[in-house]
Amino acid sequence: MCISTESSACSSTSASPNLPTSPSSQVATFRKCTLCPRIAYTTNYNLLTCDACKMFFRRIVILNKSYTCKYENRCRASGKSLVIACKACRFRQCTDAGMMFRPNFSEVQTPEPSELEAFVRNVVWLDARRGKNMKFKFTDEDFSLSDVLENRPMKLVTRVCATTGWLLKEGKLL
Amino acid sequence: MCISTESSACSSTSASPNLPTSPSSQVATFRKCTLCPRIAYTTNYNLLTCDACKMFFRRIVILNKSYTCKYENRCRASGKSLVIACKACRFRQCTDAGMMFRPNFSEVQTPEPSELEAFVRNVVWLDARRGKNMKFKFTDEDFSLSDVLENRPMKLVTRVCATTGWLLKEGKLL
DNA sequence: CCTTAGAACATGTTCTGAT
DNA sequence: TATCAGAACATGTTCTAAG
Ligand SMILES: [Zn+2]
Ligand SMILES: [Zn+2]
Ligand SMILES: [Zn+2]
Ligand SMILES: [Zn+2]
Repeated sequence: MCISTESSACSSTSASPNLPTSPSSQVATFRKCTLCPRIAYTTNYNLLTCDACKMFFRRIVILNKSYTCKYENRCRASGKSLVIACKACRFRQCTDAGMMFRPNFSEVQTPEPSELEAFVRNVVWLDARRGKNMKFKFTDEDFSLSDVLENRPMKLVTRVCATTGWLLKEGKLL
Repeated sequence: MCISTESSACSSTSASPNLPTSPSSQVATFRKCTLCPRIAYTTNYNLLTCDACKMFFRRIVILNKSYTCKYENRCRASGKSLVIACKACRFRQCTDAGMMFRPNFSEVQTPEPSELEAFVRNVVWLDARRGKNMKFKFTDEDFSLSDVLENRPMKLVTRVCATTGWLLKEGKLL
């Protein structure tokens, strides 16, 4: 087998599912993800992991989500699944293994669900008002959404890509 | 085994990866997807398929995409992958098996890449103009984006959900 | 009730840019 | 050049609602 938890060099061409293949041609070197059977190309958030595990961990942190295990907090990858189905246990596996990620804007505390809803409503309302006012009256009032969008929490969908200036979809909601 | 291409009743609880499990408790009935090893619960686009194959097919049609096989148009599902990695061959497998889907708005011909770009630029420009004008002058001019968004091709990202009125993400780009 | 198209949500893979 | 966070893209799963 070509998998190694250590730094021993292994080879692979480019099997789409990032699973190890038989060493046919010497191309890229890799090791095994600390958390699942997939290939790990680099260290992610302080732990050698595959990209799937990286993104799973990242999204939960960014979106500031939390899950509760329905069982005994001992869920395992079952059947043909490569990872733990229970999000709570899968995430705990990440942190237990040493993954860590503290976004800059982490001081932004968790908005309550009601706050999030309020935020969305605010945007919708502001946009609606802008639409009305710009048709019927002249005003200097600032109708831009910057006030609301300013220091918005990462969990919201409406983030603007720093490079492209386009809206991102990671934050859901769209 | 509990898989059957016919209508014989099988059972499953709720294994996350839609793969058949051993018949433990009699709950739901299912058959095998015509195109892959997954479970098929219903007919989709005229063929008994799983939801993954359904969405794969749907998206290509909706987005009006086309792919070309880099090999001999004989690609197969390899290794641990459940489906054909080559999109061209996987899609052809769908149509060959009888899947069919002709959206209402199909008369909307394929916009050239340049047209697509132009569309995006139009929206951006219109939005920018609206932002400026509503600050400095009074006008009856319609600054809504409806003109542009009107009969827009499905392949564009900016579709509005008929029910929620929110932007959808299926169309990519956003 | 069924069936199933489509939306919504979740996850996985690849690309890009900064360092 | 190598690393890796983050964006962008692609795919898979679940939910909703119309008929
Ligand atoms: Zn992993
Ligand atoms: Zn658990
Ligand atoms: Zn299938
Ligand atoms: Zn092919």
